[in-house]
This record gives sequence, C-alpha cells and structure tokens, in this order.
Amino acid sequence: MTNMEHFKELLKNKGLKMTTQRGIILEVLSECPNQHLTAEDIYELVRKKQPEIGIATVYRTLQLLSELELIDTLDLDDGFVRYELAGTDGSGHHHHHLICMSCGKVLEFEEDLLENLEEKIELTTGFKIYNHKVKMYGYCKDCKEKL
Amino acid sequence: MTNMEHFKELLKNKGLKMTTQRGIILEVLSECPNQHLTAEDIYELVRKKQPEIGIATVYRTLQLLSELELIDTLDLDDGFVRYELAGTDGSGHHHHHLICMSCGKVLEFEEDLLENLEEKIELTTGFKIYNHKVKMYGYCKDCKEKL
DNA sequence: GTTTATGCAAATATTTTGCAACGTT
DNA sequence: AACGTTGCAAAATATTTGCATAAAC
Repeated sequence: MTNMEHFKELLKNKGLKMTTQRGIILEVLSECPNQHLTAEDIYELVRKKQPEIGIATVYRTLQLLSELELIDTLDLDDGFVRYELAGTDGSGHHHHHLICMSCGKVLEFEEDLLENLEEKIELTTGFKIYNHKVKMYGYCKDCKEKL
Repeated sequence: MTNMEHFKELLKNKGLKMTTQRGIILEVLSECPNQHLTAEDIYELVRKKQPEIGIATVYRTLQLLSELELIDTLDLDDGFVRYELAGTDGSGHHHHHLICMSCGKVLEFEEDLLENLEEKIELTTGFKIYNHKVKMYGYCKDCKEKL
C-alpha cells in the first residue's frame, strides 16, 4: 500500500476527509526523501502546486500526519521543527541521524543493533519501548579529513 | 573538580567573567539532577535567590553553558528547550531518556551498548562520532501494567 | 580603567487559533 | 445537508537583540 492509500484509509477510519491540500503535502514529502524540511520549506514547495494554500493548513496537516505516524519530526537544535516521511523502508524501523558538527550535513542510518539495546533496557527498567530517536553528532568523512 | 570550578576555569580561558548570575544559574541546575527544566523553570528558581535577574540573562547563560558543554539540551517535542547538567557521573558518557507516552514521565538511562553501535557506524560510514542523544518512547512500568 | 555582563524593553520568529467561507462525504 | 477543512489575519509563545548602566577583572 502506498503512503497515500494508507493516509486515505487512516482518515476514513477517523471520520476525517481527504482534501487536495492534504494530498499535496504528503506528495511533497514523498518527493523529498532523506531531506529534513521545515514547515516553511514545505509551504514553499506546496505553493508551487497549490499557490492559494495557507501556512496554517501546512502546520495543521503536518500535525495530523505526525499523529497518524506517517511522518517523523526531527530537531536539529536550530529552532525549526523538521519533518520527514516515517519508515521509508516499510520495515517499521525508523531511521536515525548522523549530524556533522563541521558542515552541518545530516546523514541517515538504519541500525538493528538498537534492538539489543531496547531489549536490555526493557529487562532492566521494565519500560516497554515502542520507538526511538537517535542523533549522533560528529564529523563526516570529508570534514574529518580536512581537520 | 566541581562543576563550578570547571565553569570558572573555562570562563577565564575565554576571557569571560564570572558573575553572581552565572554562578546561581549553574548552582540551580546542580540542585536539580535528573530534571528537565525549561528556561522559564530555571528563571523562576533563580529568582528565588536573585529576584532582579532578567530572563535574557538566563537564556544567555544557558547558551554559554551549552557551548562550554557543561549542560545538555533536551527536546521533548512540546515547544520548550529543556536543560540539564551534562555528564553527571564524570565518565564523559551522556545519559539518555526514556519517555513514557502515557504519563509523560521521563527516566534516565546510561548505556554502554551504544559504543558498539558507534564503532560500527564509524566503520560503515566514515563518520567520526563525538556524542549522541537517544530518546526511547514507550510505556513505563506503572503505565504498562494499567493498560 | 577597560571590557564584559546585565536588565529592560522591544523585536523576531515560529507556531497556533478564531472564524466565516468552502469542499467533501 | 451535515460536518470537517481551509485561508486569512490576529494572537500566542519562545527566544533574541539593542542599548544604557553596572559589575568584574
């Protein structure tokens, strides 16, 4: 099932409506894999397809997509909330971020080693883990070589 | 060396000055271990000791402490940046967070399993990792039992 | 005495909300 | 036809900045 079909189904289940605006916003996010767009970025991209849209609709839709777990949010400590499609590989695993402290580049990684960690934490703390967000800060290959 | 002594030394090295306000802000953070205070929370606590302080000074000092790596920031997706002392155990390991999706409680954990992960990522991607932030979302023991 | 820091107020910037008009089911 | 959604503008919120005064070195 595509993201869009999934979205329609989730909306229907909740008695909510599919609209042009909602469709375009999810479409734009689908067209920007591995990017980390701010609400403003998304607003600008959506306006190319639907110039009359208001930014309030963008915010409301992003909140909705986030509640439906179709998108994830990311905080890069610069005062913007950033958005990206969740579970790009359909495995249910979220991807995580490598943030270069020199050039600011953000790479993605997916990693199953974290599952050992989850298990260990569940045993130790009694906490049942559902999801996680991981950010690694360091220097990317290029910047590392320049240092 | 205490946090306060460390702070004074770092300030001196940078040609900056130790002030009553800066001292009190670090003191307040030291008195609230494992809490996740917003700038406003800290402002209120500091005002009990120094009523004339302005919130701008609190923000400026938190930014400074953050740059000096004496404190860490935490984003709980509620629109506030939260602050806590870094490296509570002096091991240089940062602690991480378990966030209960039911009651909102935030627990801490420290985990060395992540070091395997860092190593693996460094080999795979060429990224040199310096620090990381991990948030685990799930249900705490109490909430899990009530479900 | 020089330079950095503070407090206040105003400015910025992001996100949210109220409401009348509109679109979807 | 009923109800959810949109766009606009205004409001709310968190954080930053300019500047004259005060404090630290």
